[in-house]
Amino acid sequence: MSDLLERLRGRRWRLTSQRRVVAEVLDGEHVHLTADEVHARAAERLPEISRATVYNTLGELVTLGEVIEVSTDGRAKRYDPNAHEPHQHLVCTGCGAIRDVHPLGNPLADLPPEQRFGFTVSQAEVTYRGLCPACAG
Amino acid sequence: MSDLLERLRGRRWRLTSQRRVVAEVLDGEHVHLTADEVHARAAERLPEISRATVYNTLGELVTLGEVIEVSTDGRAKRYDPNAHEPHQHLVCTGCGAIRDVHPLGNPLADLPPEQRFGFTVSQAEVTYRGLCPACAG
DNA sequence: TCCTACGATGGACGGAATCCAAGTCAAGAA
DNA sequence: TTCTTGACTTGGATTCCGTCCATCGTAGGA
Repeated sequence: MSDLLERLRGRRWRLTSQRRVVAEVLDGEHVHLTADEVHARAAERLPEISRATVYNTLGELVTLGEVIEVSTDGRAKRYDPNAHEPHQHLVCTGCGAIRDVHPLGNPLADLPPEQRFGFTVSQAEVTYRGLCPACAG
Repeated sequence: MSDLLERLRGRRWRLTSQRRVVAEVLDGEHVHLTADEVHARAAERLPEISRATVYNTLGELVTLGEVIEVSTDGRAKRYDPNAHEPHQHLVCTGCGAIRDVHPLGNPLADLPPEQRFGFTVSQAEVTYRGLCPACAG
């Protein structure tokens, strides 16, 4: 039993076979999958799982804080199971590959009060962009 | 004649009435419009302008570096004409409103070499998220 | 074992953006 | 000025991503 499934059980998550498979796919893959990729991998184990269920489950996992949603440009959102370690992302502008990175400092602290315009600022997301070794040629 | 149109003329941009109107809309509004909003404002002056042309023109302005594309979650992209002053964005998670902000420090410098994984990192984009005064109620 | 509220299903739907073939026109050439 | 041509525009179709909804199924408590 994975840590993720144990935590979900602790939260009284109703454990259906569909939810289990989605959680296992995320837990097993330490890459950043799109919803369709999650659906494809889930369907290998549970062929009749529907896309709506995958979307519902991913949304719940995001709400529960177990998974982070990463929006990259106009493409499909990606889901990052590494939600318990603060990190940022490095995206290849060539092929779209994503890596988790750990920059120094705390970006939230770099936004002075007079630059907050009355907003209740709760999150700072940093996206580094560049070419990966393969795309840089 | 605006600075933007002068720069475009200098780049040998073929100046059609449609492109002129789109450029003027962006140049006149210092807010972050969606493509549909740009289309609506452009259509006030040139009623028959098509959506495809607005998308084409916006894409060209982004390629030329005159406009910055801002992707916010699952919503429509917004277009930021303030491309010549480095800045970051503060987004309201309630209504999607965007403000330009100027955080301290240089986020690019916060990514140490061993965290770059061989990428040629060229850009660091910071998105602050929170509730604006109106949405915070 | 039975009940029932919660979850799953899949097809319809919606918004955002792109594609395409046909028509139009800006701007350089003569 | 007029001609010519390749670049630009058009709008409807299409794709992609995601959500909605009415109906069916089932996990898990009684």
